[in-house]
Amino acid sequence: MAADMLTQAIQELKDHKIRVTPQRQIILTYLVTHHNHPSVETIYQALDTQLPNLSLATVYNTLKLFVDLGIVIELQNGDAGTHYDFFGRPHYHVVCENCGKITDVFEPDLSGVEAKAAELSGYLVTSHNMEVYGLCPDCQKKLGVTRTAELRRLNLSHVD
Amino acid sequence: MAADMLTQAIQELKDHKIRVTPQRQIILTYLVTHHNHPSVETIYQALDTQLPNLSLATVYNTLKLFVDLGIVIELQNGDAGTHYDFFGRPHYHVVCENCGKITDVFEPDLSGVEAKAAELSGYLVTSHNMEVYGLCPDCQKKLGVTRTAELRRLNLSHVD
DNA sequence: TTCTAAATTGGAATCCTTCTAAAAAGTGTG
DNA sequence: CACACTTTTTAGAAGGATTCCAATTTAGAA
Repeated sequence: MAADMLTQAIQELKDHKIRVTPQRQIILTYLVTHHNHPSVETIYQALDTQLPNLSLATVYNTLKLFVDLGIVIELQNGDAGTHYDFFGRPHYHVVCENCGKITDVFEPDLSGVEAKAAELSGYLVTSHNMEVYGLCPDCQKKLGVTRTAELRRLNLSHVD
Repeated sequence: MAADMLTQAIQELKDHKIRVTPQRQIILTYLVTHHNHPSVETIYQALDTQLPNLSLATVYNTLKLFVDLGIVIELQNGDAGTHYDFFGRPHYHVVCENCGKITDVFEPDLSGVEAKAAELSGYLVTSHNMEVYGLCPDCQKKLGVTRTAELRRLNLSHVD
C-alpha cells in the first residue's frame, strides 16, 4: 500500500544520510499517491497550497535526487519537459504518440535483459528502462482508426 | 551494407511524398555512416564543409522528420541535448551513467513485448525502445570499481 | 520552363533546466 | 540549550536546447 511505500522511501533517504526535509516528504508523498506521471510544473503547482514558498529549483533538485536514488524514474512523452514516476514496483510505460498519455504496464519479465546486455557490452549494468509507443484507446476512437487501417496508414505517411 | 540502407531510406522518403533535398540526403548519409549517436550540434558542425549555409533549424526539422518516419531514433544520455541514431537494424542501447557513452547492443529478442503491451494496455502499438544503464568498461577502470564493490556502493549512496 | 507547395534560412523568441549567492534549517557536540 | 557546521532551500538570473517566424529558395510535377 501507499503508506508502506512512503515510509520505505523515506527510510531510503535516511539510509543514505540524506536529510528528510518537509519539501522532500511532501514531494515524495505527492509522487507516491499520484500516478499521473507529472511534470515538474505539475508538481510545483499542485503543492502550491501546502508549500506556498516552494521553489521550482527545489522541485528540480529533489526529483534529481530521487532519480539518482532509483526511487523515481524520468520519462519523456514528446511534450516539452520531463515527466516523473514513483518506481515502487517495476513496470514500464506505453506512450501515446498522438496525445502524449502515459500508461503503466506491470508485467516486467525483462529480467534477462540486463544480464544479457552486461554480457554483450561489458558494462556494469544497474538498471534498465523500456518504453512502448503507439496510439491509446481514446485516440484510436478519435482518429477513427481500425487496426488494419492504422497499419496501412503507418506504411504510407507519418504522424503529425 | 551502408549504401543499401541509404537508398532504402531515401526510397522511404519518396514513398511518403517527402522531397529529397540535398540537406536531407546529406544528413541521412551522415547518420547512416556514423554510429556515434551524434547530437544536433555534432551533425551541424560535421556538415559545415559540405553545406556551409546549413541552418540549425533544418537539422532539427530533418531529424524530427526522420524520427517520425521511424528511420531514426532519439536518445538521451544524461548530457544536455538529444542524441540520434540511424535505426537500420533493430537494436537497443546501453548508456554509461558516468561518462554518457552509448553502446549499441544488437540482440533484440524483445519481439513479444509489443504484443504483450498492446494486450495489457489497449494501445495500438507501433514501436518500442529499450535502454539499459550502467558503467562502461572504461569508467569501471577509471573509478576502480569491481563488480562486488560497485554493487555494495550502489546500495549505500547515490552516484554524483 | 513554369508554377506551386514544400523546404530552408537565420535570427529572434521561448521554454526547460541549472546556477548562484544569501538565508534558513537540520544535525551533532559540549 | 547554545554553538558551529553542513545541508538545503529560495528567488531570480543565466544558460542552453529547441521552436518559431517571415522571407527566400527550391524540388518536383505539369
